[in-house]
Amino acid sequence: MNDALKPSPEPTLSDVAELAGVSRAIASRALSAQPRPVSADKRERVLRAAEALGFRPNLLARGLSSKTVNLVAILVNHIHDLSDLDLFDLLLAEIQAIGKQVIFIRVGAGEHAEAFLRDGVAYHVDAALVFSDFADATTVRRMFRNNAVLMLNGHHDPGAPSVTMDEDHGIREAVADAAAKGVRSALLLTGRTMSLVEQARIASYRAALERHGIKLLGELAGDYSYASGRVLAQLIDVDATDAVFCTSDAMAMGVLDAHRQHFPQHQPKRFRLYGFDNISLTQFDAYPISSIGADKREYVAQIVRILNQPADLAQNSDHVLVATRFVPRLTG
Amino acid sequence: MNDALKPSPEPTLSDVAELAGVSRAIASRALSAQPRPVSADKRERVLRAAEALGFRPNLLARGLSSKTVNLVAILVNHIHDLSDLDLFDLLLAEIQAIGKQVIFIRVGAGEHAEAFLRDGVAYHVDAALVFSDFADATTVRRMFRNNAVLMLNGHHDPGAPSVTMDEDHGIREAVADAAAKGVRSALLLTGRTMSLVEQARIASYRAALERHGIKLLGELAGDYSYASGRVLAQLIDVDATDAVFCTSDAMAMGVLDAHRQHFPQHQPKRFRLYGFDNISLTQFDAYPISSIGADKREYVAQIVRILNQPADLAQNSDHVLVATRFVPRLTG
DNA sequence: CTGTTAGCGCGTTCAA
DNA sequence: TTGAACGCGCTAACAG
Repeated sequence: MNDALKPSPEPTLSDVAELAGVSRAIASRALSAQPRPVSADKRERVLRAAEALGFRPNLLARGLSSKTVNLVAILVNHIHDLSDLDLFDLLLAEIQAIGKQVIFIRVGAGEHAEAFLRDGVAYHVDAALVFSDFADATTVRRMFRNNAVLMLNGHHDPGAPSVTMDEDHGIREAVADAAAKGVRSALLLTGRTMSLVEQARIASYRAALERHGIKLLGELAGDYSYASGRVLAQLIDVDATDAVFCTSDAMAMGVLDAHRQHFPQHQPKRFRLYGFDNISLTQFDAYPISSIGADKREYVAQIVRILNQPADLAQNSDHVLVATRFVPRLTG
Repeated sequence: MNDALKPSPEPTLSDVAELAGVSRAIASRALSAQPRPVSADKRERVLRAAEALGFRPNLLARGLSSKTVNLVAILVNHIHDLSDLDLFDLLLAEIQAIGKQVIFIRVGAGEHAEAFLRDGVAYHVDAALVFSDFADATTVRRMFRNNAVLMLNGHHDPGAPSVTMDEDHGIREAVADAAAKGVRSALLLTGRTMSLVEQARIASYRAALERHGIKLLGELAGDYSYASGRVLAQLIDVDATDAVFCTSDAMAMGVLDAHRQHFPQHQPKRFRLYGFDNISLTQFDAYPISSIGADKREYVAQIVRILNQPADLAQNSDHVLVATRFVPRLTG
């Protein structure tokens, strides 16, 4: 193709300025969101020229000088948990609502995050939302710019703000409810026990059960998945167990399917079953599982609030807690 | 804070070059992924200096001159469909595997995508994967750089390549299976009928049913959701209907829950039920729904293959089809 | 193989 | 209010 025939596909600020008959600086100011000194006349000409050319500012270039790109990274282990569906759609919408865009980074289960970020744009985003628990806050902050990390994985760190679900609150409610209904013995099905979040969850269950004099028959380690709940369900002694607490709804779904015969619709159930996360699936008829969860809207609102603060995130080392509640359904 | 005390937080290529005692160009080449002429000696010094400084290239700056940012945008309406969970985790992993990162853009249901992209980085990504069906290919290509659009929403356009599920194939298999089992009459539960994909799906069902002499009792318009399946299920005349085809698994789940009594475990069912998408949930005991779906790995592989071609996407106006298959389960 | 130079597109001084 | 000039961090083109 002849170079002379190839139109510059992306009009730049210079093109706009030229068409408007002003200097680039004037064009820049006229197009700026902030109020800048430009005569009304020229501003009008610039805006029309930009419109005519279909000009769209290159925000990568803008970021180079302004040091802010309106880009946020979200670090996750993966996105195949059912609970992710409820969260990320909302989170995405809200972040976009404040004029930022989202780079999604999937770190993977065992691998090191650094490998994925190697030569990655993500190093220079405005902020990183860390859901992945692959590393402690110090490591994460070294990977990103120091002041740009928001920890959402249950890790605390004096250097970075965090928003954490106060899971203990909901767990206490659930266990109290069970105790009130006569539960005297319980089994706990757990997820990946390396996770700090999971460890805290387990500790909460232990404490709450002890507080109510409920005997903890054992702790079975799963991986949050339906399949693991299904497998571990075989180990439940239905006659001796008053309640089964699972640290994910998916595991509870597996348990429920393995013991359908013990959950008749209109009779007392053989044992009580509790999930965790309150995913929207538990509203389906087939899985009416009592659960524990936070108000996702409030959780996301807290994240966005911190994100929206113009000051460096580091200035704000809030450790925000979002309350969780017990949500009773048929199985509980 | 005293500016003099504030250490430059991000070491630049200049810092690396200075420490290594070479020019910036040398440092740039030594750090480049592609093989560039640099003496082994200096390359070593540069790498060590970069390591010592914790240097990470600013890819926004790199993109400014190299015209490629290794950034891909994914445009979706939203991500709360169950089928999204299976797809996007895999897609994300594979795109990252070829060294690109992903900007996720949620367009929303009715709103205009342009509003979300206004002043967004996404205009300047290397490629846009369009799952959202908010607009035709021409509009999308005008929004992004002309040659950088991959249509995945069922829209075809001579100017942009596409990867589309050959849904007709799986639908023919499913209907043939139903016919072989004696189905003579059927009902169709549809999703958002404005969608091109959905229109094609409906046309396939009509054709296949007619081909086998199965009477189409009616088409009921839902919105892909469990709730809509639940509601529409009330309209099913169980005595007159041999089979219910749904254009999403979630709707089929709703139908199943509404008619549990007609699906006994070990007896002939009152009517046959078919979903669509073959989401992983249909592997759960409670929703053993026969479905239609493509091999997600192949689908994603095709997308990544096109993405990975160094030439402009426009050079490639392939319209790739990925086959779907009928997946029989209990209800079908 | 090396270093210098000139941009990439934009914001922001600083004089005028 | 304006515009020339500089810098953001990096790569590419061009001499050496």
